[in-house]
Amino acid sequence: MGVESSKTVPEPTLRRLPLYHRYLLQLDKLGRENVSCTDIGLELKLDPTQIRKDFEAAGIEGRPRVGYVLTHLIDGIERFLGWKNVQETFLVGVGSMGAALLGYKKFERCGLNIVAVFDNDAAKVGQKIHHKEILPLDRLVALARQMGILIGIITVPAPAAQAVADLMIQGGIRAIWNFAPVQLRVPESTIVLNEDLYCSLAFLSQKLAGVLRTTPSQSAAIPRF
Amino acid sequence: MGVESSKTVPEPTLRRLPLYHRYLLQLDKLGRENVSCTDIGLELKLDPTQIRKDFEAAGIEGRPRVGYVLTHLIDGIERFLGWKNVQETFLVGVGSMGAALLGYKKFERCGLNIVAVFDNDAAKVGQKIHHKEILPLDRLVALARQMGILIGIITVPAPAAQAVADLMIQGGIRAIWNFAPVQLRVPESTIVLNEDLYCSLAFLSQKLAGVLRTTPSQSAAIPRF
DNA sequence: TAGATTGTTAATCGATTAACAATC
DNA sequence: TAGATTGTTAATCGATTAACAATC
Repeated sequence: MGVESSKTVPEPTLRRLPLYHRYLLQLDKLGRENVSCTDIGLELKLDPTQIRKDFEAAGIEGRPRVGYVLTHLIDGIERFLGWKNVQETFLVGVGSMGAALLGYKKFERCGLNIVAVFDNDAAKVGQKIHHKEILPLDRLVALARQMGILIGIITVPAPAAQAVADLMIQGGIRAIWNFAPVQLRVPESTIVLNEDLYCSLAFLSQKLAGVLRTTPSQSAAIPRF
Repeated sequence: MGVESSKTVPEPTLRRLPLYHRYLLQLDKLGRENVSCTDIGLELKLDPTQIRKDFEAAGIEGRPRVGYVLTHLIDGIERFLGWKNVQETFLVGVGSMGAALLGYKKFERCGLNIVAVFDNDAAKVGQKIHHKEILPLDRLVALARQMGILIGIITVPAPAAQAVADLMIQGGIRAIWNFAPVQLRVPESTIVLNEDLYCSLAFLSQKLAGVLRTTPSQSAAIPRF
């Protein structure tokens, strides 16, 4: 234990840990007690060594021959990802994307608790969504400071996103999860995570083009598995 | 020109191209005619050399001293990403996430046209959303085959996702954009792109923890820019 | 011409994969 | 003990960055 090493963890590792976590929860439900990297790798189609390295990066130890204790592993991932201490979060923009995120019940297990939602549409303000009252945008800064909010979620249309980000930063928010397809301008000390669906789409369509090139129009013979 | 080289393009490149595309459209609107990698790099905080390599991978050429012709560049990216020929797509699951995606008007410019939406909730079937009639799930396979659909979007709750994926594959769909937090089992020839918000969240929370460690509680002094 | 910018090759960096020793 | 599995070091691979030549 002792002081956490300040070495930064590779982003791919961070993105794989929740995948393991999900699978481990499944195993846990089935009553399994131990699990090896080989097992996990088979299920998630990943290299066992890579998985072992990921666990090592998260500071989780196993035992040769036995593998990892399931509860220990689940616990370790949650602790490492900071999912143990729930962060209170503001969400701005109650469109359909905002509503979708509010519906993700499991966010709370992952350390994210949306405690207030904002919109600047007068028609929406005052209404309730998922048991949360929609507040006017001009209350964001004061409330964020008062409550010490550190994470903000932006689900407004693109043209409004920068203004919202500015308010969040004024309110002391340090990490922004941005669903609007725009490049936000923020101070260096602020983290922005862009959830840019257009970028994902590019990936998908290009990959599809590649696959079709190698195994074209399969209208007759459909692959079975 | 000639036959496209079959060398696969790095995923990071594919994910950056839409970023360039978006910025270039902005410049185009302002009446700019040429642009250099230096300009783009400054705006998007990326290395100019990297941008040049990305353009090269997309088969786009510039001219020393001048830079790239804006329209040529925009056109080249769209062509390379396959955004020129629109793919007809099915979406399954008309919850709030499904509704959110249906609202992304700009998908069409990116080669994605959602031509039919499905749900197995009898209460939803027959209703309209974004001018599209919601069809019962059991019509998916036949329709997909009939229309030669290649891309499917899954926005159903996690427990229903695998069954939907199976139907899509039966219907001849080759690429699945999966918004349900589950690991889908598909044949090798099928592409799956997981839009896993829990994985993103892990990244965000860990990064936040890192930043707070180096520059802690800034409740008084808020960074300005 | 001089200088900015592309094009291209080489160097660096980081992540993945392989190899193998340690261990229960 | 033998064998599976972790732990750890080395090799490989791929992407980023740097260097520099070509060119308009």
